[in-house]
Amino acid sequence: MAPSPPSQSRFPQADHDHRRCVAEAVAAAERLCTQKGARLTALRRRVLELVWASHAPIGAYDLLRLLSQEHEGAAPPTIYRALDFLLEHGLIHRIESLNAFVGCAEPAEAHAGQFLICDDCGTAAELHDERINRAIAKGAAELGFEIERRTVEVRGRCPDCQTADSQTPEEPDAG
Amino acid sequence: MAPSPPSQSRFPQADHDHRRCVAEAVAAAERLCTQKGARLTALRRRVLELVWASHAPIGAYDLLRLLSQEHEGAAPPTIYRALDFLLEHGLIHRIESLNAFVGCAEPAEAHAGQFLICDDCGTAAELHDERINRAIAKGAAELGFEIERRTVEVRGRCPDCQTADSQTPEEPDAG
DNA sequence: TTTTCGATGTTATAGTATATCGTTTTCGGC
DNA sequence: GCCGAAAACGATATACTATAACATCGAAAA
Repeated sequence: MAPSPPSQSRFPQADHDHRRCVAEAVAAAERLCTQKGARLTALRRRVLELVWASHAPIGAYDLLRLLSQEHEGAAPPTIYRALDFLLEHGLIHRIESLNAFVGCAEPAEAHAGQFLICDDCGTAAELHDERINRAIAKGAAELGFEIERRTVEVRGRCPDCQTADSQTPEEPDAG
Repeated sequence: MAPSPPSQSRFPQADHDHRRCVAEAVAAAERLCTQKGARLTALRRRVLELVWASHAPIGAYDLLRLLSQEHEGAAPPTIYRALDFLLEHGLIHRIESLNAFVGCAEPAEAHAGQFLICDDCGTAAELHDERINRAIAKGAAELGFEIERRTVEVRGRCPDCQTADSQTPEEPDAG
């Protein structure tokens, strides 16, 4: 069992073009929804953009504040309904341990994501590591448990923040 | 790496003596706290009993309702402070995906529990499966991520409820 | 066109968690 | 035993997260 390469699941590079990565995610979502006959309305698309625009998982009420700036009358149900739609179609994930939401890195693929969440900068890297899934499947099978959904959320420090800390004592920044 | 036996981590048997299992858990907590110099006050002990008294993970406000029946003036902070103490000393776990708490089956042992949670009856089985931990450790190491805490919560159906369903269409019952 | 149904608007409320400050209790040192 | 510091607890208020319920609007099917 040689260690497989990290593949596309990783922490975002500090210098990457985030506007472009948002645009690509939204475009991918459009394609998926068209293909499935799901209605990615203007409101839902905008919420998806806002989720992606935040590098770190973002809370429903933070999204609401952002949406309210441009969408008069936005209320909690406005956001939650959009989030429900996006979750249902695998376009975002919910991070249980943060009560927050993050764009799904591979919406076309298997959707039970695993997350590495940095407690310093707040960013979350999504994995789809089959070794973890297999280990969980074995543990469950030994107890006769039938799996429906998995939640794997690992907290700690991303490579960048480990480096940063060894240079300067910094404070958290969820930019 | 032979599959390790399920050991003591499993779903509670329907016929087990639950009063006794609560008593044992509390006694173990007493011993641990004495040993560590932690103050398991009457209030904290009572909250621990209430957590254990529920087979399924139980929410803070449900605990508050129970505690209020015998403890005038109990308020949210009363419960949350007790829960914080119990969490801090590894006597209970928080189930992130349920916003609920459950007694730790092995408070003296390693602390990152893994849970199999039945969506039908609500019970949670705690695992300490090293294969899962190793798989997560590998996935994290490959991205240079430094692990601090793990959350592994698997939802599905326990053996009893699989059996029950094949006999009669039942409805959820969280006891 | 009409019907229907999904999406959204709007108001209210439920559920979860913490801030703050004052009082009481506990514990170590004298 | 008394005192001072620290921990625990009481009490009130408030923040944060999520859903219920019902009205209205608009797009797609009949």
